[in-house]
Amino acid sequence: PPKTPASAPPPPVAKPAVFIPVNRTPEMQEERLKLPILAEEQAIMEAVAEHPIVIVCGETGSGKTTQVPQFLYEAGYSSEDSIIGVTEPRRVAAVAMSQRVAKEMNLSHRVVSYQIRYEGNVTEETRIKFMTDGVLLKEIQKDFLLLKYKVVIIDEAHERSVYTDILLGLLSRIVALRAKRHLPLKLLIMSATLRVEDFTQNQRLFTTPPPVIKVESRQFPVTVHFNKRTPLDDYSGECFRKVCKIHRMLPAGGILVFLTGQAEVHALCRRLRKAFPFRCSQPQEKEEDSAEGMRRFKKSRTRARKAQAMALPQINLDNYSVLPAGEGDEDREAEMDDEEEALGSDLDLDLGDSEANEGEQPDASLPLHVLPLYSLLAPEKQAQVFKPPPEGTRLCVVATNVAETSLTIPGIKYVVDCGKVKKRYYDRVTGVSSFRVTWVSQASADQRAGRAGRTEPGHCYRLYSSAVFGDFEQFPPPEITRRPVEDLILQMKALSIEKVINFPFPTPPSVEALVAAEELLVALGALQAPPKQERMKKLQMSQLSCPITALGRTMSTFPVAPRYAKMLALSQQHGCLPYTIAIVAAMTVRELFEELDRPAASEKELAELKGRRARVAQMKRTWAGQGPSLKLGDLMVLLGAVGACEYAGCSPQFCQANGLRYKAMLEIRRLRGQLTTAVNAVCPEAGLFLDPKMQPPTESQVTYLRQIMAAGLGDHLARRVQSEDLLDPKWKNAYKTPLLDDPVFIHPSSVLFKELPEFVVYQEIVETTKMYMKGVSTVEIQWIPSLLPSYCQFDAPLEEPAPSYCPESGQVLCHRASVFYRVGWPLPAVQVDFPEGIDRYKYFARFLLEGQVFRKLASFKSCLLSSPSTMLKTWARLQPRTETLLRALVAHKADSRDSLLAAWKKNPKYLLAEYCEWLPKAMHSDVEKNWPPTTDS
DNA sequence: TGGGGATTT
Repeated sequence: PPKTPASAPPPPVAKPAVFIPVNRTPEMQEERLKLPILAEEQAIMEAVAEHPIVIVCGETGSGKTTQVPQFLYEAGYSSEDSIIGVTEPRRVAAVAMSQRVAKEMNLSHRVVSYQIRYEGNVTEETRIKFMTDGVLLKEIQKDFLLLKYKVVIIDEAHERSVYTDILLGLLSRIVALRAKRHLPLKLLIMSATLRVEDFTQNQRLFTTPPPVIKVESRQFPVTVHFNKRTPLDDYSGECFRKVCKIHRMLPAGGILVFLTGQAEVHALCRRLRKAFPFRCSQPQEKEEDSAEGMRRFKKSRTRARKAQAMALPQINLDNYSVLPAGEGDEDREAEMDDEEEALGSDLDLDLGDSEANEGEQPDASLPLHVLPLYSLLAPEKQAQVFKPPPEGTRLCVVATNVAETSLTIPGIKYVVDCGKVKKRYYDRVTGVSSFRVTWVSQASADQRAGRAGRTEPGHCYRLYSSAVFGDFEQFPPPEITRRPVEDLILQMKALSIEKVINFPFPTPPSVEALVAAEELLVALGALQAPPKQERMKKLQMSQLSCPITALGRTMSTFPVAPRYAKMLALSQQHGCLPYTIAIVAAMTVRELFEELDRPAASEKELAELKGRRARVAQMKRTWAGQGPSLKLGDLMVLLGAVGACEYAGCSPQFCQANGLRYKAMLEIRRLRGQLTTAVNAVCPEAGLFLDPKMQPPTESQVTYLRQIMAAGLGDHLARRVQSEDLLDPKWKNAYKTPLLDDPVFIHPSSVLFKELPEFVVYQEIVETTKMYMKGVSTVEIQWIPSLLPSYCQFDAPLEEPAPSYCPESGQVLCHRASVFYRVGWPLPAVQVDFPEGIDRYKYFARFLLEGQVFRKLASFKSCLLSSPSTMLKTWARLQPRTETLLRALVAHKADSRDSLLAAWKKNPKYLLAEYCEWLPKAMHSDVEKNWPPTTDS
């Protein structure tokens, strides 16, 4: 571009010349005009034209997800060979948004398309592509510069999913690289909150902070009411009382309750149904009920108005503004809330605070349509919440966190927020996970409140005081700081990002997490081990920069956790692949079995549940089998379940009968398909296909599978405590692991619970009342040193059995005893490669002289001036030919057949003189003629 | 002898 004088105004920004017309329907046009973001179109497009990276902030309801891609399309940011990419953190959102935008633009899904893990409708004509963030990350592996995109939009960046974070780090570099190539890429980051400092104030991520454009949202106002006091632990009971009051006293409008888990949700549903029964089986009465319901609603509204009139503000004689902050402060805020309620809200929730049990009396005149909602709930039951409630009833959805971001329920006017959330925690050192209920963040609480204002002004009742709210974290910590990162690190290494610590993470994971990831990947053989002297402690010093290995590259193409990817990489033998694929798919999809442990509402339901539980337990035993097959443990159950379910055509009936989650089984089926394709891609000769009638593995295959599982789960090995440790009763039936001081146990749901094998590997440890291993499989002690050498510390090579030469590998072998790392479990001696060092050269020299390495040399053996075994004698130095030969081998690092062949390739005369020293002069010319002795005969 | 929320390649 031509240079402009410094004083002149900046040159006109190159804008796309084309404006692509869009043929929207008049109705659509009208709908669009209501969206506040339309007022910002110019500002956004100017910012995009002038800056490579732009941040757009707007809450839900601003229309940014649907409109910004359209702005870009109309401005010509897509063309024949380049498209607009939009990432979403969830599959449903990617699909739904593509459909929505296609409809708004009156374009076919061939033009506005989506791509998610298992499916997509992208075509040659695609101009706008919605996808999950993980899909775009995988695409970067194939095309680092993302050349087919002219714009990438990262939506919901505030949610800080791990893939979003990695994408932002990568895109900051890709944008720079594309600029250098004069193929500029625009990056738009869309966030629902103004929490963007992690993006704007992060010099390493974006050297110049990108501009932030704020967009108003079209939300209805939500009045927030805090509790005066915060219940100590019974927030479920508090929810119940609040819902009762809302239902009795406030006008029509759906209620959404936030709780923390399945059991709580079901318990509250039962209690509410009992309090406000709804007889749907009697349609005639239902009519009456509904009429009666309406009457009661009206009556309750009048009652509320009266209550409001009586609760006009009163001077509080205890309220002195000189009171120090603290208790008094909280009360003052609560009173302000009271005033607000009295003035602005038609409910005085303090009425009847003392009558805690008033709601327990069934009140059939006020039917409440109570529905549970959580992620693992069957989709058809989830769908109930989207339907309008039966006439004359009020909808009340009791939900977990799914309702905060993933699912939006229509018609909600009241939100009841317990303020808690259940989260998974990982111990950074041991990897043990646990689930804990904690306070939410202020951002989450606000997001929950916002759910009341989607269709009309609403109310949010927070069951905690404003002071407690003030102590909440402002935002939830990004996911990448809360979980192990070995999968992400492997992906990054596959992108040739070696010094992971220098990667511009928006928020970096802890150094411990990075080190743990790198250590695991090294142990799995996915990364090259750092030089020995730098091992372990200095790993951190070497800046976490282990490069990826060929195995690691293969593993990175398998879309599963690295431990499981290792299993797949190992399974191309003995026909194990189809089985490993099934097991890995089942381990990857969480919660195979339906939760049947809930208390029953009736005798009939209790009997049914009992029956189903017994049936599932029986099936688990059947799938695990007896004898050798049982030793594969819970992983055999997974294999049996997948095999049996697929054999039955994966029907909902089969799943229902056997306590399997239909949705989980479908996901496993699709994942098996994807893994089969992935394995065929790196190993076409496998000729793998999905066999719906897969036969059970043979006895020997089960044994191989156990070894494959152990090789992938090597860092998850546990050993039954020895009898001498049993003095302390807390160690009864317990296992010891290398990283934990405390006992761990086989989970009671495991088929190996009563077997108590000496060595097991486990899928994970979850801490509840105890530390429990889940997904357990047995291991034979003699497998450990050969399958998991990186976790064993080996003793010196044994003299008996003596070291030997392996004609297949061309390596020196020996037997070595070992102990397992950190716990020092003694392991039996097994045959392994002779360790590097001078002794390996000595043995190799001996086998070379004996003619074991190259048969041509065998003919000279009888003429040797010293016995080959001299190489190993302590007095070998007394014979100079041993030293000469040894030095020559060491000089060229020739301690195996292959390394010797390599040396001869460079210099065919190599080792000739040194070898001749071992033979009488008369034979030297004969040797010379046959040198190097690499051909047989 | 048992307690698990929400995502994704």
